[in-house]
Amino acid sequence: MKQQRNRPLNQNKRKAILKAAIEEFYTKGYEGSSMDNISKEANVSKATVYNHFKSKEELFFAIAMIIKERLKASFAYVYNTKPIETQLHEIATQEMQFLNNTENIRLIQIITIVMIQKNAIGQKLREIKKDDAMEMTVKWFEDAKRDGKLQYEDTLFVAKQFIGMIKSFAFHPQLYGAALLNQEEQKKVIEQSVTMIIKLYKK
Amino acid sequence: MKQQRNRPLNQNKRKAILKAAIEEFYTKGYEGSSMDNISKEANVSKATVYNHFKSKEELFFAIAMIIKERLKASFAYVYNTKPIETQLHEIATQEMQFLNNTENIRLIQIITIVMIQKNAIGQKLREIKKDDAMEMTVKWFEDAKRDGKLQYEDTLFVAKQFIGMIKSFAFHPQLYGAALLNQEEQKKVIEQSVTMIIKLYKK
Amino acid sequence: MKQQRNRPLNQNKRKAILKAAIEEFYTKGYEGSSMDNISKEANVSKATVYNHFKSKEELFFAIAMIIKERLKASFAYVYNTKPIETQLHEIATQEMQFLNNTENIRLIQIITIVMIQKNAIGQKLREIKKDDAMEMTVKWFEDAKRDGKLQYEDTLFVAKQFIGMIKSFAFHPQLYGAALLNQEEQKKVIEQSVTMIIKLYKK
Amino acid sequence: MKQQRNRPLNQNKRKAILKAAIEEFYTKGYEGSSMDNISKEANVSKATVYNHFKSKEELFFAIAMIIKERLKASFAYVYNTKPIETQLHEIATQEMQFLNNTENIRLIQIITIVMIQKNAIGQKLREIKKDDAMEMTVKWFEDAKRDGKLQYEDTLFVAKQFIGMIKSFAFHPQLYGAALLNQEEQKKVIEQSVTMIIKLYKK
DNA sequence: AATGAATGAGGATTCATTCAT
DNA sequence: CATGAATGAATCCTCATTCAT
Repeated sequence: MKQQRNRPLNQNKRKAILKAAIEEFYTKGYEGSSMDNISKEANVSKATVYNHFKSKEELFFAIAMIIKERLKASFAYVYNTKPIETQLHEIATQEMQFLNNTENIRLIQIITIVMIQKNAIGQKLREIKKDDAMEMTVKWFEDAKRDGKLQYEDTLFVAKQFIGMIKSFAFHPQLYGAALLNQEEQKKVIEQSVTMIIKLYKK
Repeated sequence: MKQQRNRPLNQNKRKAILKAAIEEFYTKGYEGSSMDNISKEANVSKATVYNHFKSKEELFFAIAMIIKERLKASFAYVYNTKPIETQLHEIATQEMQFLNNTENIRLIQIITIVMIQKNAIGQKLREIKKDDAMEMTVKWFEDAKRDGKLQYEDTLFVAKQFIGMIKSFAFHPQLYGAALLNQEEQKKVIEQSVTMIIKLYKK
Repeated sequence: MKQQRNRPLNQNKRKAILKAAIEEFYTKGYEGSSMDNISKEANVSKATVYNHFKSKEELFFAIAMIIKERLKASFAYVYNTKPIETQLHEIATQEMQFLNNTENIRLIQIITIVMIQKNAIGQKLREIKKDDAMEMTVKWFEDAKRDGKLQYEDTLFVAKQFIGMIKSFAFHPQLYGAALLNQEEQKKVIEQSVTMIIKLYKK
Repeated sequence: MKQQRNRPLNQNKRKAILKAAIEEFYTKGYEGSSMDNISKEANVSKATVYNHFKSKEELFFAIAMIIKERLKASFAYVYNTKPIETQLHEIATQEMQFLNNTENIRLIQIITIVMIQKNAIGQKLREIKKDDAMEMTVKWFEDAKRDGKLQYEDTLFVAKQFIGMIKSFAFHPQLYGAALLNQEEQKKVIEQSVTMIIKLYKK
């Protein structure tokens, strides 16, 4: 009588579990979270949680995968024929949009805590997340150099410098709990990042 | 055979406990660590740990205080009469020296994990560590501006840009497990950081 | 071999836990008892005990409630038309029956130990057990007075005197470990208690 | 330098320890009390406590002995030539004075908690306190009977009835936390107790 | 006689996971 | 597919007692 006995519950429950797990992991971290709380919060029996995710670790990795995909998408930008300033601006804006989203930050905080850890699960997570993220951006800077629009020896360094500046303002402080940037602040960071690259490396 | 039975052990034991705790927190994070393991690792009885630190939290904060002091010192630099490039170089070098130390990084990883967390202890830690760190650097940039050597509207922004660049290469990747920079890499990051400020803001 | 693995065990386990807890609390008092021993004695895992009673305190209060109900019942007697001696005799007998029961005495010993204590749990228990017990008896003496059969100013005093005499012989010594009264002794106490009231207060 | 190195501290410390122990046992019971707290409360080192009392149990028994002596004294009354009512009144008054003392009640509460317990220490305590207390009173009632002033078969029963009535009002409720009786209440209980004996058993 | 650091054993409680229904 | 009772292991912490000074 407790609960309907049909099939289609499945996906709702799964979502409820993920939602509850994100909330729990966010507030308490991986180790501090309990499957008991998660199942209670999701209004689902503990066994149901285990039916969907065969362990706490797997539940955690399911969440890690979500953010991995979003992260990757946030860096996708293909070199094109627009003016170099415009392109840099678009790259920065795209990245900024990703970072200026509470849930994204929250998910990253969750996995960061575990990634920093030096135990088995942290190791596993670090391997999975091996920065394919930056790859796209590096590729863009290579293309820009090859195209004769920007000039530098160490492409990777410059790519990191560009992304690093954005993150310095829009990600790292937020990781430690700072507020998201407002429109104006975002705009300034984007513009200054572009300016920096242009002034330092434009041919 | 366990241990001598005389009185003056006190400080040795305390050190052993701190050492073991750092190791344990480093590998497993705060929540994942156990006082049991720490005491075993320190070759000390559990109760002795509690004699020195009256709770797990207090033991953790003892470690946090150590790094807080080191951090603060790393940013201490007073504006002076040397050429502006030289001063920037010295600031960057000082910061780099702090970051290029395994134990420092390790301690920062330990507290970062907790700081990101949204629970009571994370909150407490965030309050304690309120960035007095950057203050010194901001002060320097203010002085440089007042001295007419550098030019910008938003001093805080520029200070963050400078420190942010160093951290982008020498701290944030390391937080996630990247290797420390070698001599050459350090040198490059320092120089490029200085160059960036000079090219963008020198009068 | 531990125990069947089916579902409907629930009530059996609960009973086993309560039984074991009564035994443990009886021999060692609340503070001296351990959930470990209780679970072992009940042939149940420690966590199972916690599934049924969410803390040691709650387990204790579950037992306290049992005796509270029995106590209340033991004092229930409504004034009626029988001769006053008969009614007093019946009240005394009912009370005596309650007190002449090993398990009742044992349960009362358990809660007495805690009730005497001046800590939080003792306080809580004292509040819960606020003597509604005597109320019924006081009511009876009021009715007897109103009916013109007995005569006194201070009804509460007389009620306490009556019950007090029974307890003096059949409860307080037993609290400190004395043997239960035998049939003859019980009879004597009942009769003398009735006689006392009759001789002192009958109109 | 901590503390003087002379002898005469001894007795002060012993008293301080006993005082602290009474307070601790009173609020938390025997099991709930800790030698640590006692030594802290007494402003004395733990080892000093052990120098005076070789175990927690012995410290407890030292307190039990104090009350045992007081109890015994409270029942000391020798049959004499005063009118029987006067003597009963004096016995009751003497007992009442003993019971109407906060510290006495407190000490009795402390040992009662342990006496009720069915473990080794409770057993030991019960043996020690074997009611020599009542003996004096029984003796008095025997003398009164032999003297032809009072009449009954079962002397012990009557003695218990008399003392029981006093305790019903002035001791048992207080054991469970009720307030001490005020002057008027005490007087009433004494008088009614005497009256009861006189009306029931005076020749 | 007095100290307090040190200890081993044990305290209440929570956890991830399993299993019979 | 869903349940929640049951578990053994582990967690943080406290205790009575000892011992070298």
